Amino acid sequence: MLYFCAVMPKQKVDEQTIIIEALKLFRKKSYFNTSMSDIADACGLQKGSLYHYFPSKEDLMKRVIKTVHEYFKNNVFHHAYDKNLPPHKRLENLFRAAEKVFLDEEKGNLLGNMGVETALMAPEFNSLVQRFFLDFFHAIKTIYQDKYGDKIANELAERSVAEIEGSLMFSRVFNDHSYLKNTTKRILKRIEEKPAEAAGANGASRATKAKH
Amino acid sequence: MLYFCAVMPKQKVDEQTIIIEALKLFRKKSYFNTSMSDIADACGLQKGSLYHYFPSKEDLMKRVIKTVHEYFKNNVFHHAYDKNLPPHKRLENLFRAAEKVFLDEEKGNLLGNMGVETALMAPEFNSLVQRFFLDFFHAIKTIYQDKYGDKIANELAERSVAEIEGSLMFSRVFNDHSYLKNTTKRILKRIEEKPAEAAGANGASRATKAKH
DNA sequence: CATTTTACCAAACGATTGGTAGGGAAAAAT
DNA sequence: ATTTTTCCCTACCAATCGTTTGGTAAAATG
Repeated sequence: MLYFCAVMPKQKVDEQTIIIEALKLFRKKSYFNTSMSDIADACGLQKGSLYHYFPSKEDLMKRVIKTVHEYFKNNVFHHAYDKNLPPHKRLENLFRAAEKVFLDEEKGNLLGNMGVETALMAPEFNSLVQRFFLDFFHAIKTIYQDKYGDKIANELAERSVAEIEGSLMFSRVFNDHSYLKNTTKRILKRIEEKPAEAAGANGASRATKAKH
Repeated sequence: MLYFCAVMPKQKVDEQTIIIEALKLFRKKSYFNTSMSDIADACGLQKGSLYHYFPSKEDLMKRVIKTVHEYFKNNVFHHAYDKNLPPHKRLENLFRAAEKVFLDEEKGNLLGNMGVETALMAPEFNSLVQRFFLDFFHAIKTIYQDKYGDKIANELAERSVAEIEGSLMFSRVFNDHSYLKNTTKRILKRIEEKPAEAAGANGASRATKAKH
C-alpha cells in the first residue's frame, strides 16, 4: 500500500478492522487454512504487526467469535425479545436479520462453520461456539413460549435452529440461497398457521442446557 | 509397531487401511488440520510411504470421500429403495443405519463436516460433496413419494436432510447424541401420523437439481 | 538362475507456518 | 524540549507442511 501524502498516518488500522478482516478470511478459508500473513495482507500490514494487537492467532480467533456472537445478539437475536410485537412478527424480523447476515459474503456464517469444524478438533473454541448456539436456541424458544408451553417451545426451537443450520449448509454447498430462504419461510408459516397444535411432544425430550 | 516373528511381512498395510485411517483423522481433526505424518503414524508407516499409494493428500481425500459415499449407498441409502416395505419402515431402517454411522466414532459424519468446511474454501472437493447430498436427498424423496406427490416429497426430503444435518452438528458441538436421535424420531413420527397433509407447499419451491 | 517390481524407509526438499526481536519514526505525554 | 508510548517495519526463528529422492530388502517374474 502506498501513501503519496507527505506524512504517513500513524495508525493504519485499528483492532476492529483486523477482527473484521480476519473474520472474512476465517469464514472463506476456515481457521486452519488461514495464515497470519493472509490476515496481515488483508489489513495492509506486515504479519509481525498483528502481534501488537493480538498475542496469538488463537486469541484473535476468540475475539472474532465473540465479535460475531455480539453482533448476532444486537442485530438478530434481540428481535426475539421485542415484547411489543406478536410472536410471528418477532420471528419474521429475526429471520430477516439472520438471512441478511448468513447470506452476506462479508459476515457469513462463521459460527455454523466453526461449530462443525472445531467441535472436537479445536476444543479451545468449543465453549464459545456452544454459547452462541445456546443464545440462538434461547431466542427462538422465547418466541415460541408465547404460543406454546415451555417443553414444546424448547423442542420447536431446537428443531428450527437445526433446520436453519442444515439448510444453510446446503445453501453453501450448492451455492443457492433458496435453501435457507425456503426454510425460514416454512418455519414462519408454521407459527402463523398452527395456533395450538405443535410438534408431537415425544417423551424423550430433554431441556437445552449448557454442559460446559 | 513391532513384529516378533523372524520375518517382517512384506506389506504392512493396504490401500483400504490407509483410507480408513485417513477417514478417522479427517473426521476428527478436519482435512487441513490433519498432516500426512498423522496419517502415516496411524498406519505405522513413514509419511513418504503414503505416496506409494496416493499421488497427493488431495487425492487421498477424494478417495476417502468416495469411500464414505459408497458406504452410505450400500449401507444406508439402499433402505429407501426396498420396495417390499412400507414407507415408514424404510425410513426407519434408513435412519437406524444412518444413526449408527453418524454417531460412530470411527466412521462419523465426514461428509457433513466436509460440506461446511470445503464448500467454498476447497472447491476441489465440492462436487463430490454435492453428489453425496444429492444421493441423500434422492433416497429420502423416494420414500416420501410413496405417500405424497413429487413436489411435496421433494420439499420434505430437503427439509428432513436439513434437520438431520443440523441436529447432527449440535450432537457434535454439545457432545450429546440425543439431538440427532430426537430428530430422527420426530421425522419418523411425521410420516407415520400424517397420511395426506404435509408441509405447506410454499409456491417458491424448486426441484433439487444438480448444478455441477 | 537373473531380473524386475513391489513395498517400504530414512533423509532431505523448498515453502510456509505461528511467533519473536529489535529498531525506527511519529505522536503523546511530561 | 525531552521523554515515553504507540504503531509498524524488517528480519529472523524453529517447527512443520506436502512432497521428492535415493536406496533396499523381499517377492514376483521369466
